Amino acid sequence: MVTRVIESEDSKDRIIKAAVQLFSEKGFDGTRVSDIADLADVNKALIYYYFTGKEDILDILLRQLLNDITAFSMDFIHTHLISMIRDGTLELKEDRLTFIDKNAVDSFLDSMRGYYRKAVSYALENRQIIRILMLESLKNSKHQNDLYLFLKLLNKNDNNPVYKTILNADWDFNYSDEFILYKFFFSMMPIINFAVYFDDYKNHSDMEEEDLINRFLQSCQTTINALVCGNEILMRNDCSIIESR
Amino acid sequence: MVTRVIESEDSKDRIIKAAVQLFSEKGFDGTRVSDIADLADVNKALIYYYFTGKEDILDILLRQLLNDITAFSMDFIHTHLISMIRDGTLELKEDRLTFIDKNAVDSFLDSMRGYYRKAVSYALENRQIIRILMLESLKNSKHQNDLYLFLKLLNKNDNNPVYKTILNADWDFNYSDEFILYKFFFSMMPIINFAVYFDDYKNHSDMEEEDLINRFLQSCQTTINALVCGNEILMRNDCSIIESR
Amino acid sequence: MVTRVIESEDSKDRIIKAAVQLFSEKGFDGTRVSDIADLADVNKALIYYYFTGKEDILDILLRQLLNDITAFSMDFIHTHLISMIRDGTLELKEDRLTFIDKNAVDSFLDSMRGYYRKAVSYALENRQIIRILMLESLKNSKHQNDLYLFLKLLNKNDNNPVYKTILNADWDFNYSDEFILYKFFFSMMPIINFAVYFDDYKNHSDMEEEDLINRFLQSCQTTINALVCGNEILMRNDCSIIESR
Amino acid sequence: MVTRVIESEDSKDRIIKAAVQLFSEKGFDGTRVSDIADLADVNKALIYYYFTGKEDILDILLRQLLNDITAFSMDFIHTHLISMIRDGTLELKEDRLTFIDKNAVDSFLDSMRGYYRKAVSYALENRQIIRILMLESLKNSKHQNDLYLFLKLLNKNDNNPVYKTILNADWDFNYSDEFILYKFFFSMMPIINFAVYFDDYKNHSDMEEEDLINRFLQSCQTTINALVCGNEILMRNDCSIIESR
DNA sequence: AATGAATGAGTATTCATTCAT
DNA sequence: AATGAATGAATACTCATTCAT
Repeated sequence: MVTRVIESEDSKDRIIKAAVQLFSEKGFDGTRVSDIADLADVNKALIYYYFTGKEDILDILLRQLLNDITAFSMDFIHTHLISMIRDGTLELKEDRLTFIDKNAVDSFLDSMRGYYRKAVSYALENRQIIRILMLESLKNSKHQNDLYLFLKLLNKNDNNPVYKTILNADWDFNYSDEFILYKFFFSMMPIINFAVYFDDYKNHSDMEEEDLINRFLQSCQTTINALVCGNEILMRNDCSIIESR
Repeated sequence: MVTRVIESEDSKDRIIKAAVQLFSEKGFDGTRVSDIADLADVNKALIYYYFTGKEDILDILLRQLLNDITAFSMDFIHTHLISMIRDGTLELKEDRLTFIDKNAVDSFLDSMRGYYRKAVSYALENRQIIRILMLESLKNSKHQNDLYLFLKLLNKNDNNPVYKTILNADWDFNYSDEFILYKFFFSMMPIINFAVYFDDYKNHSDMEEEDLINRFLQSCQTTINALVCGNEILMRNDCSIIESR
Repeated sequence: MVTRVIESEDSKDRIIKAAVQLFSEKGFDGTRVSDIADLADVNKALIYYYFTGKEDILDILLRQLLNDITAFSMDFIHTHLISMIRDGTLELKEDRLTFIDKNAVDSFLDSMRGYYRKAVSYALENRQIIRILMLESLKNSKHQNDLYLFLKLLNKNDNNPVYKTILNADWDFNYSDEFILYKFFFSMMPIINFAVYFDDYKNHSDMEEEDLINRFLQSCQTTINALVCGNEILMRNDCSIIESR
Repeated sequence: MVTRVIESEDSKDRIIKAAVQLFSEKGFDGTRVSDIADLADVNKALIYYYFTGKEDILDILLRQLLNDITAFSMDFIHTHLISMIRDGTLELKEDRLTFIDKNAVDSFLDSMRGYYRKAVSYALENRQIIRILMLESLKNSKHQNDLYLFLKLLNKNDNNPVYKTILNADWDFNYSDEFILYKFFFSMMPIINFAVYFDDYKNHSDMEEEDLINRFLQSCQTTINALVCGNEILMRNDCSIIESR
């Protein structure tokens, strides 16, 4: 049923898989085309038959990743936010999400947990490509800004599919700078860091894979909870409010 | 004799500065020795007079950074934790820090704020080398594990100066796995991410440098506060407890 | 069966035409087989179905050109020289052509004019292949000596069809070294140069195509006239004689 | 006295000499950089130390040749034409050079002979580079138009040093299209052809080097003489005039 | 301390040619 | 007759490193 087609993979796929593995292990600059050919078990020249060059492979890999992530985000928006807004159980205010009651908050937090679990799971499955993305985003390369796709998904810009989706749901909510920054450095980047350092971290701690993931998800939850206040979720992390708890 | 210090840096310093800049911009593999020579305005062969090779420069840079960070951590332990323990205002329990009263908590949180400010400031000043550290830690290189220095500083190991310091203060506290993981992904890595992506993030947002730093520090605070419960700080992020608030 | 000739050239012809164009534009070494395939709009492998390799195409092209030129020369010999000899209006002496009278000279010069016109016209039509011939003749290649076909046509050698033709007409005339050299560098090569540089020269001057050709033919005439002396044509360019005019 | 410095040539010179030889033998495209390195007996990488690439060597070679030729032409203009104009023995008319008497013509023709001898001698000495120039001028390369330097030297253009020299001598003579064409295809190109095909032609004929050169010069003379008419040299080859002789 | 020259081992890419279908 | 895939041998060019001075 789920018969895996390991043997019958064609050369092009083997090249891509080899490139992903090597770029993620040695970096783009540290990977030689002949390494890719060797690992993919193809003739070096064949790589140039399918791709215009080493960089072309990188571009294709990252483009695919960014497309996947965009689709993933879109799906979350649709499945969770938009539907609750339509239900009337969630209302968007200037600087917070206000839920109709405690039940709605719990339901939302539950769905967030599910979303985080899926996101972490996706990130782990694609940790090699994400590692490549991170490596490239740290250099002055053409892919330097690819990591900021996540920020761009929050932009009010017609080229942004997420924004257009939200527009159609009549959402005129404004992300505050603080919220975006918090989201970026304490929600999105931790997941990315978790994915790219997963294997290393596992080796350094003595935790089981399962445990490690669960504890990480628990920590994620902590950072969300930090913003919950009654049946509202603050879209800005204001110390005074939180400290007053 | 001691003259000729101010007028202009000597060649060796210029080489190091050039290497830091280029490694952080293009990565170690992406940087050519001749690039360094050009930027430092020295003859390429002179680099081999001062260093045994390209990798030697990298090693020296990272060793220095790691030493600085270790010293920085030691200082924090001494200045804050150890002294409060000696005062008797702080007691270490199995899974939490218990303070003598609310005042002591506030005082500790205050000193934490100061520490974070200093840490962020240090990270920003050294963001180029930290970027290099991060780049190398993402590859299968000899420096792959340098990032885990932070974890090693929590190890019960005689080679660990922090641990020895704590031992001398008779501290038999046990960091829980959860606490370490939370610290790593939601406290240390955000600071590192903030430093390495600082310039890019500033460009992508429209925030002023000052604002950006303050907002980031505020967010850091939020993640600490998430662990405060009465006059205790939980060394494990337990949802049940926190949600019960 | 014989149908499908007009509708569109078949692949083989397209390959040859593409090769002629590309070899003449970029040289043999500068042309890639895939360039030919692309221009001919055929699959690269098909070229190896029709030809044994890249060089095979070149050989075929040049062989065809050399055959054409040989035939062209033969035709001239027959139509002009041999017939006049048989008429008795032309006699071949040791170092000159002696005509029976001024009329015969004029008639010969006229036919020469026609011959030049035809030669120039042929050269222009085939300027791409001639350019290839010239390019190859300038290199140490197997075709290096193909250009000297023209000289070989003057050799006393049984493999030389022109010589055999002349033999049959009982012509024991001896071309002088001077005459051959003059012919080669001031009659044949100018035509070849004119053909291969035609397009470029046209661009550099502002002359119309028609004008350019006529002026060139006029110049050819001048070099022939330089050898006419009374009703004789000297087969050696002797300054003393000519200056005495 | 004329001690040759074969041994002590430095690497850069050896590279250039090797490149000249190989480009002229195999063409630019047909020459491998490693061939040059082998012939020059230097390490391949050293070629890239002195030159930016294979093409750079070609550019430098051709630039040098074109500069030499320009200087050569300038010298001729100065030494022969300008001086005769100044002493009143030569007058430039619309379409002809008019000399003061037969003596002046002979003197000019003499100096022309000397000039031709020098030109042929220069061309032979530099026949390798000229061959390269010719090869490149036959391709659609950046040097395609370098051969037309000769035409450009006749242009009325301030960038043209020859023209400026002539201007200073108050010469407002107009070259006719016919004259330029005749000069190009029957004076300049024959010399170039003679140079590039010299070795091959010598092999194909059985002439001695000395003889070959003298006969060629004699032929050159013939083409000049074809334009002499009394004590005038026609700057256009008009059949009617010449035939009437 | 400094440098111009030199080099061995790579490194991405190309290209004529072949193969299986 | 035609083609997509595949390959070995090159080929221009690079780069860390060394050497002689």
